[in-house]
Amino acid sequence: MSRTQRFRKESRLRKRRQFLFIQDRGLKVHSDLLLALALDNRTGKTRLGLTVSSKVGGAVVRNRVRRHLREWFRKEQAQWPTGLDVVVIAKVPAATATSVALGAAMVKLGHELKKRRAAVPSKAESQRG
RNA sequence: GGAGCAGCCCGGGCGAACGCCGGUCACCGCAAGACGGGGUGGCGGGAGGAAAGUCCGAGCUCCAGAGGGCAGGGUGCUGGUUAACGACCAGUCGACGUGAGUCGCAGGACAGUGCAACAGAAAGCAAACCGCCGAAGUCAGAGCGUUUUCUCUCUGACUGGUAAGGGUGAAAGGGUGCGGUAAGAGCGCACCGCGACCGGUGUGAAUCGGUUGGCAUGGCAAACCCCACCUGGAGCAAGAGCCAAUAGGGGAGCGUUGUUUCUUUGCCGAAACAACACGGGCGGCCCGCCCGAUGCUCUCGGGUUGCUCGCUGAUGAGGCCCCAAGGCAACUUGGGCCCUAGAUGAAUGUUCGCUGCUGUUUCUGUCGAGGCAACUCGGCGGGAGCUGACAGAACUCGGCUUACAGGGCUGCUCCGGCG
RNA sequence: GGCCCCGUAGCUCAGCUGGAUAGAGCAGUGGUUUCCUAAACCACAGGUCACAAGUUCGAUUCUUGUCGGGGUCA
Repeated sequence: MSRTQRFRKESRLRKRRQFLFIQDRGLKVHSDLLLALALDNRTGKTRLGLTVSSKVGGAVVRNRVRRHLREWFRKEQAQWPTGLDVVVIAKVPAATATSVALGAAMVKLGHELKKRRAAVPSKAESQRG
């Protein structure tokens, strides 16, 4: 049970190259608060990377947004399709959003990703092309 | 009771579950390039007073450093504290406040250069626009005396005297009063201000008293500058290791002349010295010094963008501020106790229970007042809901500055009331 | 995280160092010209010189502090 609610280093994106690669090739999905870019990593596991730039706010605001998003992903990642590398970028209105609103935005992104799962480019194809 | 000043402190508390980061111990176990990496469990740890701004100062690291000079930068009342400082403490002076107190980039304008629009006569050296004066001089006219010259009186013009008053300006060469004078003026006097000298006190900045000058030397140094003191450059993305490696590609430069020596039949060649020039180094510049042919220098490109250490410490300019001593104090010395985050797309979160305080909304009990009543207002109490600032470590310290809901403690000042 | 630079009209910039008129080009508005438009010409409007405090008689300029924007690092 505890296995499904963890969020450790292995399920995060940790290198600048990974972020740039996904932002360059990935499928874009928008919500009013967030922007997601997804890429098939062909491992069957979902990995998440968060980007909250200084445009969103100061360090306190950015930490709060990032922690709310991480917390939602830790508990509710079963609502998302598996096998994707996803970069979630916070938009400026996310600064004043509640954790409930941020969770709803993540759910919406999950629905959208499921609907367009087949259209998500895979890492190998992208590298080839 | 009201208004205020200064200093210090807090920045909700307890518990549970699920997570995250790193530490340590035990077990499992991957890789075999490396000082590489993983899983499970136990134990204990995990943001601030400003962690912020990056404005100063240091530790630490690398680069540079024969020496000298210049430039540049910083500080700027005095004495002290400190590892150091532009910080802090104590004082002096000035400004503000009834006061407790607060604030002050607070040296030098007889070293020099400069600046001041407009207005104004004049803006730094004295000068005189309107005025004021008729003492002195010249000329003209009138009058009296007189033969005339001349003298006297009056009027006007010019030369002249003056800076009290007017006016301009941010600023016009001490201020007020009295005397004085043709009118005036430190021209004289009194008081105040200013300067110089002497003496007392103080380590000193200064201050007090006396004598004296007779006002000269206006303002701006956050204008250049002068004086005194301080000052190499860069920054943990510093820097070191794993690391093998002097990997390796293109281009440019490494000169000329003379003398001597060696070799030689001689040329050639090599070395040394000197002169002139060139390039490079001395991380601002100059002098000066050093270097320049199987290696070195400069320049343009290319590859890598990983991991470990630095890195958080039983040792430190450490913390607590619990004692003692010295000091007005900052602080110092000795003793006691404690060891307190360490990430790197970057950890400190989410949910729940109980509870303290503040503000607010609502329900309700009781008491009092008003009202015929419905009800309204106020005091005391209970329940429920909402609310609670500024802000997130990034090598580490000492300061400063800026932001901040609300609350607490101590000392002091002024005003009012009562005794 | 460290270091450095810049904020002037709607836009791009002068003027700042060395203090006293806030300017240029484009854009805007009105007019002239044309059958109409463009171009050209003339005129006009538009500024808290990022903000605050200080020095000064006087600050876009000098000093200090805030706020915003940008660049760079092996």
